[in-house]
Amino acid sequence: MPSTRKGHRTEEAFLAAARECFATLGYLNTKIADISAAAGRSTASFYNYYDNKEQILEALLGDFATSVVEASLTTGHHDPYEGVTAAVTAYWKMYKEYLPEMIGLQQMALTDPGFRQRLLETRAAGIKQILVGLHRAEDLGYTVDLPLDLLASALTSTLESNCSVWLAVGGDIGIPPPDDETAIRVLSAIWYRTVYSGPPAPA
Amino acid sequence: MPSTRKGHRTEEAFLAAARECFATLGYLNTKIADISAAAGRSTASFYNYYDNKEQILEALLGDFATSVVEASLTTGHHDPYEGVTAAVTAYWKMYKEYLPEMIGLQQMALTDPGFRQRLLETRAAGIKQILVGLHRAEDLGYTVDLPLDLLASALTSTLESNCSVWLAVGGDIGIPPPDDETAIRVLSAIWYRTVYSGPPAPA
Amino acid sequence: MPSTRKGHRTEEAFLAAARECFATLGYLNTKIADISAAAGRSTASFYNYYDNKEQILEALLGDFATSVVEASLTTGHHDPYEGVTAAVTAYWKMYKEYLPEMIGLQQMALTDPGFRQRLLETRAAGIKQILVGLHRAEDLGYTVDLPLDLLASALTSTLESNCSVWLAVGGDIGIPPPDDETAIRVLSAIWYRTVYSGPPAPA
Amino acid sequence: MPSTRKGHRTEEAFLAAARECFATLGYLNTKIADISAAAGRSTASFYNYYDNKEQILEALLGDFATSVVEASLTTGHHDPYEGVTAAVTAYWKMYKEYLPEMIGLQQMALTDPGFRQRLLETRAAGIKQILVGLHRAEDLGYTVDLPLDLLASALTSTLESNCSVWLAVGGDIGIPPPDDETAIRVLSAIWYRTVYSGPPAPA
DNA sequence: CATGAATGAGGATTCATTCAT
DNA sequence: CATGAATGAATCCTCATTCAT
Repeated sequence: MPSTRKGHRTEEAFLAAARECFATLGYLNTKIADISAAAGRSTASFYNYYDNKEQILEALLGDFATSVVEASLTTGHHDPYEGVTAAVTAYWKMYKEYLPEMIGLQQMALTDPGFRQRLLETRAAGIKQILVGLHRAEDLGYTVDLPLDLLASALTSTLESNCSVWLAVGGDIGIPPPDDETAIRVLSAIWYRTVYSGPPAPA
Repeated sequence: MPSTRKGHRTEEAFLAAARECFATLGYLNTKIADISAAAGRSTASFYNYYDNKEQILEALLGDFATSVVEASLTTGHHDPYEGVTAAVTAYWKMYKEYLPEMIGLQQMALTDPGFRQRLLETRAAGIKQILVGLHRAEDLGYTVDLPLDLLASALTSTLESNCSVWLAVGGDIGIPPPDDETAIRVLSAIWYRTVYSGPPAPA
Repeated sequence: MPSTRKGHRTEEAFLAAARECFATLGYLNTKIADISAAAGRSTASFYNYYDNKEQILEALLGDFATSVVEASLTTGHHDPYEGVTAAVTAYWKMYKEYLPEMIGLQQMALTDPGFRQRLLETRAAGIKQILVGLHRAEDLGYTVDLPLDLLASALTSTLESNCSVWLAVGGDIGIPPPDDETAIRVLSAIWYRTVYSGPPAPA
Repeated sequence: MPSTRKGHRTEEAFLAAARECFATLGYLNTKIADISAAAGRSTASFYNYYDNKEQILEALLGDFATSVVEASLTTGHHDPYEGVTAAVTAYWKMYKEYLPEMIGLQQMALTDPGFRQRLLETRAAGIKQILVGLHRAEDLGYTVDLPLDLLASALTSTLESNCSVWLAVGGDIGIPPPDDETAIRVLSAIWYRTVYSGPPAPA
């Protein structure tokens, strides 16, 4: 929409401000006035760029959510453990980078059916991708011995919730927040062991 | 607080109405007016019993959260798999029973620091309990080969998030919602396999 | 909606205040705050009774407009001149009594399609009623020699516009505002002479 | 004001756009943004030519209103009926041509005292002119038998309101909108019969 | 001249909470 | 105890108008 450099800078300022506010205050707590203040503009200016708070969240989300989640969980590794680790690493980094968007999406989903749908689609993309991996594991001879779709759903939730808890700012979470490597190691282990140590080992 | 029988009945009505609203509308979406309407009383009456929406959530939570979570994850089984399954079963049932409280707690935590604290404490209770189990596993000779506290945190999140996704009402979650038994089986498997199939099998 | 005496008094106060504001400030110029102030209540209180400004106008209009206009133009006189005078008198009095409603309706019609429709219906009621009189005149042998429906429309507008100009408060209208009797005499003459002195006098 | 050719063209564009908007949206509903968009310019450009919406209405009205109305109602016919018809015809055509200005003037008068004054002056010009005709009629021996100033006022309102209702765009007005000739015939008849068929016919 | 961008000022509405009966 | 009514305190959003380029 903005055609001049000035307008572009303002738009960027609003986007950055929104990310900052969503991350620190949470999406639901954030008021238009907060974003505008953080962007150093008037609230009226906000409305030159977005119709309302949802819209700026949409703009932040773009079509990223689904595609990015999907991409992050797609790997071409042959070795199962490496494949899992690569996927978890990608997901973790993605989540870290898009933290404000994820927070916004999750919180907005609580209130707005449209965003709930969107969150579910994002999750569905993750589930689908993980499911591919599960099928491949079975094709390789591993016996998962669990309903694959449910397991995929569970692993998606596991990733999402742990990223959320460990990466979200603020508040003592009972343990010291892990560094990236350790977090990835733990999540990878959960995924890997669950899938690849089913009862009968592969021939 | 209420001394008369009538007062007692009204209080019950408010509590039941609040649970219902939290479960169907979500905590954040629920207005005092919604609760009062569901209770068949006036909003003014609400204030004879509670100071605000947080208070009725507190009343619902009581001191349950921490203790109940703790209790649900405490088992005396000798067999590892049975122990895990028993814990998951208890947690799942607890979550199902206290769904409105859990929803309220989670949503309120997004907005209010006090409740965030509370949620963290609840989680901490879960983590602590799971940690006990992890130590016992190591004592039995199983090699978990992961930072136990982080793993406990991760397993707690896994339980919580999956219960939330699979039990929360409304919305296509991409897969058919599982029955209790299957859900418990999947979650137990994740837990069990992660902990009890670490690299070197126990002697 | 209000069940107590107090509530009833407040509602009356709002209605009276709205009429006053519409008549003095005009409907479009009137803010919710004006009405509330005139009623001696808070603006928030306004919303306990009406959803918005349109609604209180609706409440004032009730279903009066159409029916009242219709009634006012319905007479049972045999003598043509007396019939016309009676109708004009009734219309004039009606207009005088419901001045704020008429002002509101006319002004709102400029802005809102729904109210435009409503105004047109009100006019249509007037037209229909006058048309009855015109047909009766022709039945009696008077030769109107004009398209009756158009004439009815024209007479309706004539009544409406003159009532509006002569009764609406404020502003020098170029001539001293007429007293009721004279106004009625002039309007009756226009109507009567137009209809009953068509070219060929009745046999 | 504009000195360059470009500026001149822009001004014309704004005037044309304003007329169009006033006629279709009504004056009150029209935003500066609407006019600018219709003119294919920016809203900022609007302010190079006019201070506000009132000013462009003033520019459109010029000093036309009063003089044009006056002119339209001035005729030199000897025959009474022809004189009346000529006046009505001129008024009708004038109204049709200046419809947007008339709409603007009427609507603005609802909100702004200055324009109310202006509208009254325009009307006064009409009244004055009609009054001349009424006096001439009496001089010719016709007995009007009504207060002439009031009658002049009433006839002015009649012309104005019927032009407004029949010419204004949009909306079912209950009858099919008349063609020019018929409309003029009806309005002429009202005027003529009211004035020239007073009780005692002229000697 | 033209215009993208910025904003002050204002008005509508909502809702938790208080009060009088 | 119960409740109809009342309201302060936000917050969203609009739009005319100004300014910098």
